[in-house]
Amino acid sequence: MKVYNSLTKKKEEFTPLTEGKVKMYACGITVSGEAHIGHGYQALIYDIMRKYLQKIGYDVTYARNYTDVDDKIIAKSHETGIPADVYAEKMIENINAVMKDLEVDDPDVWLKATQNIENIIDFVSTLIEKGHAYPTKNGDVYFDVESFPAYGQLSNRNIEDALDGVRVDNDDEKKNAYDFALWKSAKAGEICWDSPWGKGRPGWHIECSAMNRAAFGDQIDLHGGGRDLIFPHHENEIAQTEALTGKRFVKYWTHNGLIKVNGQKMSKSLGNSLLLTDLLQKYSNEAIKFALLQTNYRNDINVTDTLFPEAEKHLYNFYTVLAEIEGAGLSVSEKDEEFASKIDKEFNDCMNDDFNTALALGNLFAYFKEMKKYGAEKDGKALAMANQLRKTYSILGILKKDAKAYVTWYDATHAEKIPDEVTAIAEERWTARQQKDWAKSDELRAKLTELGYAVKDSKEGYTLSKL
RNA sequence: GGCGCUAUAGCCAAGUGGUAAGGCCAAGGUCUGCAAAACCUUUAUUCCCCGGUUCAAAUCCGGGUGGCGCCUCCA
Repeated sequence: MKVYNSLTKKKEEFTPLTEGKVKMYACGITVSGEAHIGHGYQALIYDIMRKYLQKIGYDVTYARNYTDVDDKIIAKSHETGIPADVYAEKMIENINAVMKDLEVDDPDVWLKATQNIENIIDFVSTLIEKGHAYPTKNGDVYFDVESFPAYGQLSNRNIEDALDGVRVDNDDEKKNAYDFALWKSAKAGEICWDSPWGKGRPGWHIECSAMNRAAFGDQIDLHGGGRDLIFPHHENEIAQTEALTGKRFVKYWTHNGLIKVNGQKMSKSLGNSLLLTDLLQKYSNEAIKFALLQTNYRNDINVTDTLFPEAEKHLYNFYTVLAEIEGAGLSVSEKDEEFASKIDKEFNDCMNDDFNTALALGNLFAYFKEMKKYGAEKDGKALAMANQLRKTYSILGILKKDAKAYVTWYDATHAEKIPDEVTAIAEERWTARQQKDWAKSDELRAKLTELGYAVKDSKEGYTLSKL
């Protein structure tokens, strides 16, 4: 099993710190708004990593956090008049529900910043004791970047570079511009907790360090998050934890690519997010997942108009085949099962190379072609393959639906509402066809085309669809 | 300006030394009165450009160019 490590910028053989056990953590969502497709993508990727590692025999503990207190949440609270903690809790429920609709599973451990205040305060206190952090008169606490010479190892920045782009905020008491807040003093009316430095709340970066430590101890195997978190978030996590423990914090750093819309990243500041709730109204959850997994998790995905509809169409074709084969009353022999097990082996070959879901999905087309052929021959291999495909690919969150139900759903949602006028012409044309009046038939078809409808004939009748 | 990622057919995309998966689109064929669907077949002598290493490079190295991301909040 090879995993690309963002820290070394190489694919490395995956060997966990403790044999057979994997501790993994993925940075979750700051709950200041609804979940967008990028959040869904990230949750999906790490859910798949977890499931695959389990599949190949690891005892995996997967933790994920919700950042439920930050500037944006406080701003929303002021905007809406809803207390910050209530607002955050509502958003969490909201997001959990959407993820459930997407059918991405929960981690083993959910962590929340507000439930780890004690851990965070302890962490910060120890950093101060060890000379890696300092409080200011205002009641803020900053990490002293200069005290941690390894700073910049993940993002390949050195302190001078870091300084280069840093925004200068003169009104605080930071020793250096690139020092970052571990604890922020509360302004009047803001949600806050008591601390040795006065009332305040944790900075963003420290929660992940503190919660990780609380959940797993000093070291973990795999840490994930969006690529946009490399700097400063993950860089700061490393600084905090390693300054405290003196040990290598994370063995494998992984970062998923970002979802772009019209070539641009979705971001809070641009307000161009594709919300999961909206997408799930238009597409099946499997179509969304299929579309996202067609690209390696490390690459960005540019969402185009055809991305999801194409994926939906693929699934429709797949489920149509599955429905036929599963309804054909075939029996599966041991030999058939043995034959179909190649699917699972080939899947593992793909996934063992840094979770190559794109390749695994690509294989699907050949399998379905083969299955169709066996299905036509009433060969038990067809059903064996169907069973194996469902089992194997459930890790990617696809092929989990009842085939007939999906096909029915697809047909229903893609059925056009045909105006009576159009139906009348089509009926007239059908009569002409019965009488083999091809000239009239073609004439009427031209008329239908003009009205924007395509007609397809079969022996039993015709179907109309919008052009 | 610094750092990182990336560049593969009309489009999406896999592929880290052995001679270009897969999908969409398109074309041809079978079928059909003709179409559509379905099925079969075809579609990159070539992987942004220029050098280099090698028996061999899309893949490694050096240098360019373009796109994107991060250096504010961000998955």
